[in-house]
Amino acid sequence: MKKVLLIDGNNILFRSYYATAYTGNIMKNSKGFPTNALYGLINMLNKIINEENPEYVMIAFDKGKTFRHEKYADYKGGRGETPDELKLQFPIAKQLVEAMGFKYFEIDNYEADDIIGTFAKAATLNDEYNATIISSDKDLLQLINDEVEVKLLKTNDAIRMTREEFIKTYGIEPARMVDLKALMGDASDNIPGVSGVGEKTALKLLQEYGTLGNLYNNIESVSGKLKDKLLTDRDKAFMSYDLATIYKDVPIDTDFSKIKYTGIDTLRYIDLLNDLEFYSLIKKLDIKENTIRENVIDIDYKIINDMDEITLKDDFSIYLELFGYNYHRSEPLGISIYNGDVSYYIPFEVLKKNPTILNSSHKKSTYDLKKLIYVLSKYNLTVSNVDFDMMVASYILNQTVKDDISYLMNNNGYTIDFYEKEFGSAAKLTMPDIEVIAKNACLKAKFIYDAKDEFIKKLEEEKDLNLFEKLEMPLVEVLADMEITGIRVNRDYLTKIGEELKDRTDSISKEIYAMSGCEFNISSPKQLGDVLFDQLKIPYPKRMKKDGERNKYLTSKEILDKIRHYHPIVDLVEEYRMVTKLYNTYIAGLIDEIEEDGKIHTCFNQTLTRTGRLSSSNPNLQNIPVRTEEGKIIRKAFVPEEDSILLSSDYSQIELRVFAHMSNATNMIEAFKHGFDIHAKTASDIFGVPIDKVDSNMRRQAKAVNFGILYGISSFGLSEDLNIDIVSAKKFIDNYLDTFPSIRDFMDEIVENAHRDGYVKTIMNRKRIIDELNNKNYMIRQSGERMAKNTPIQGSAADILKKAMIEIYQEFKKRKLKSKMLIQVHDELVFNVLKEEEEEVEKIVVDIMENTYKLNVPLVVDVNKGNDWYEAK
DNA sequence: GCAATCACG
DNA sequence: ACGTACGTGATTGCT
Repeated sequence: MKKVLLIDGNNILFRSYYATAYTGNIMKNSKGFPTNALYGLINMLNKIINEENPEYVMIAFDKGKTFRHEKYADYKGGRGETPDELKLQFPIAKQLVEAMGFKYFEIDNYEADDIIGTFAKAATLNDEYNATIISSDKDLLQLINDEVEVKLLKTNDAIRMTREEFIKTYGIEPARMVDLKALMGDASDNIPGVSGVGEKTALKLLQEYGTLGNLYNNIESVSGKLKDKLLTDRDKAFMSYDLATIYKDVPIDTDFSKIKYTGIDTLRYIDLLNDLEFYSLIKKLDIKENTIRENVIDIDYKIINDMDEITLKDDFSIYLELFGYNYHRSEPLGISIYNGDVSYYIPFEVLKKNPTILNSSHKKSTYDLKKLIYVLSKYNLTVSNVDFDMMVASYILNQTVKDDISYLMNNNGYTIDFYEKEFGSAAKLTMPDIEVIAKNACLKAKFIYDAKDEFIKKLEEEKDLNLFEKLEMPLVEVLADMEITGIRVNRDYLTKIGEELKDRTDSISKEIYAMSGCEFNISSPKQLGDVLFDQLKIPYPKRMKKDGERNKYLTSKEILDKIRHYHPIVDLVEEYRMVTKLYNTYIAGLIDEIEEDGKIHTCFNQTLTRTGRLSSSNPNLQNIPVRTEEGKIIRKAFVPEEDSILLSSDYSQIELRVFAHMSNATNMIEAFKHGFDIHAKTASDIFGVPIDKVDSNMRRQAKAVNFGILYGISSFGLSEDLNIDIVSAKKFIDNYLDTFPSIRDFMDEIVENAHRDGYVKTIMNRKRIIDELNNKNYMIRQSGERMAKNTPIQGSAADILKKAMIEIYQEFKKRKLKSKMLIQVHDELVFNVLKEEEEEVEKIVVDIMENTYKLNVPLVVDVNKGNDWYEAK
């Protein structure tokens, strides 16, 4: 017996679309083409193939208005128009299923159901074949018989409906499904049925009379009102019967040999996936070796064994290939270069013997210059005259930048394996053949070289060339230097603190187990929630999460704080959380990252955040504890070099100052100019009291509003923060905005411009495109407006600190100072300062930070110094 | 691989 | 009626 799959293509596309579309945030590729339904379709088809392993597959789609509409104008009348974002995906879906090796059918004036019905009938009549229908549409159940089953798709799984199963569930033959609908109707297709008859009554009638026809033939034996109802709607019932009947004689060739599943057409499939930008799916494919494509960008390259083989006359691009994902720890394999004419792959061993090319006078371009500088530095090598980093350029042009250049290439006309495909996942790296490495590396160099001009042109068009050349490019070298320098860490101190924390963890755990009467994993929010709220019966202070969610209870600090007075266990849990957090993240985590030189070398990510800030990882040195004393002691582990101290310089209120400047808020500007306590001054203004009558509570509230303003305040957010009701919070905000009308105007204008332009920008013309502003979902649009309000502030502050960093770095260099910039934490810089340079460095740092960018308020910098980061804070 | 939690500005 | 302040990264538990 051969199995035929009959797949309801329409149904799967609709389901996939609505499965994610309700958020209003529909998945699209970078060209704005919606792709969510297609992604669901592919996953569903792959799943079906895995589960069913079919030999014959047919996929059916609707086409045109059906004959049912002619009979009954209101057929499917209750349904809204298919959204454009779904309609667009249908043609691609058909290309996709073909590329995946399936035959599909669409016949004018017939629905997918009818095509499936026709094939199901053919399978019924043919002894050699059995059919399995795949859909979530229960209408198709009427096609079930001994040769035809339906795999009924549910949200997470599927039910296999055979004839036996159907009868067990409904108590009637599958074919009587039609009679059932004739009586009860179907709201979703706007089939009327008999009014007043629902599923229960209809099933009872059919169990008694068998069919619709037989029921009406014996209508006299039905009693009472039901009989009247049936008689009144007799015509409707029979029309409904017609509408609900799936047509089984669509003029179509049902020769099963013609729907044999042929397997995937790899090249065509990959092309489609590339257009859709479904890279994760491409990565999963097993690409056969002999899939040769036409029109691929190819390259002639040469693997170099001796640097004397190279003579370069022109500017060139350079790409460094590593073996591994973390450039701080991975081995270099070699570099590729391309100059518009020839391309070379130079194994790193060869380069090391004669690296002069790296410091030639030629202008060079690359992708991820910081990586290049860092890796070379490990071999005491340098590179100079690099004026173009494509990774930085694409970041400024609002691309989502990946470490792997292949993503960018595949979006720009190239076809190249992703790093993960070429070298394997981080878990199991494999070394490809040198020819493969060389060729791909040379293609990467070619791409950088060839696309450079276009990137520069785009930067010019966006008026971002200055941001690129004067800010982000010079910053690369600064950050590279900070990463290379690293910060000294006292490992013994961390180990000592770690042991204390471990002991505390053990004793806290014991106490918690004793109190709760059972041993459980305190780190599991699920288990903790059960213990606190079910076992110990502590009342849950918030609305419960909906059923079906993974966790019934939230156990965040916010919740725990509200219930601490119910049971002493709560304080212990909070202490447990704090202690394990400190140990896991800041003791064990940091010790793991100490390199052989006794230092931590974090990675500063320059092309990641949407606002222009940096981020730090492996480890993150931008979130070392400071707010609590118990956490802050971690900072004692960060220490200076010999004969040095640590110096920390941080901007006072930089974001509020930037905000005062941009919004031209007079009161705020004056307050900053006079050096007032800004939150106290704000309190004085909004409460209408003299500044010396502002108490700590008024100041606290004013501070919360000031911060709220930076984030795109909402009354709910403020009420949560201040623990007041939403109405008071709203009054608060209104009063604030009435007191400072220019702030309201400024906020309104930002949002208005953002809606008009689709982006917002910082003082240095860094742009952030905010797609959320066009979203159909109100919440997402609101969130877009908050981004619009916050990004110019956060981003401008980031611009200013970046500019200061560059100038400080260059000034140190100019004066041949040995002191070094080590860390940046958004508004703070940390330096290792030689004792004999202390005075000079402090002056340079403060002077540059305060004066690098002229706002209409002063920028103020505070300096702290000490023998570790704890003292210098 | 994602959700929950918590560390920072 | 909805569900809610901006930007990050690391760890753990669980599917």
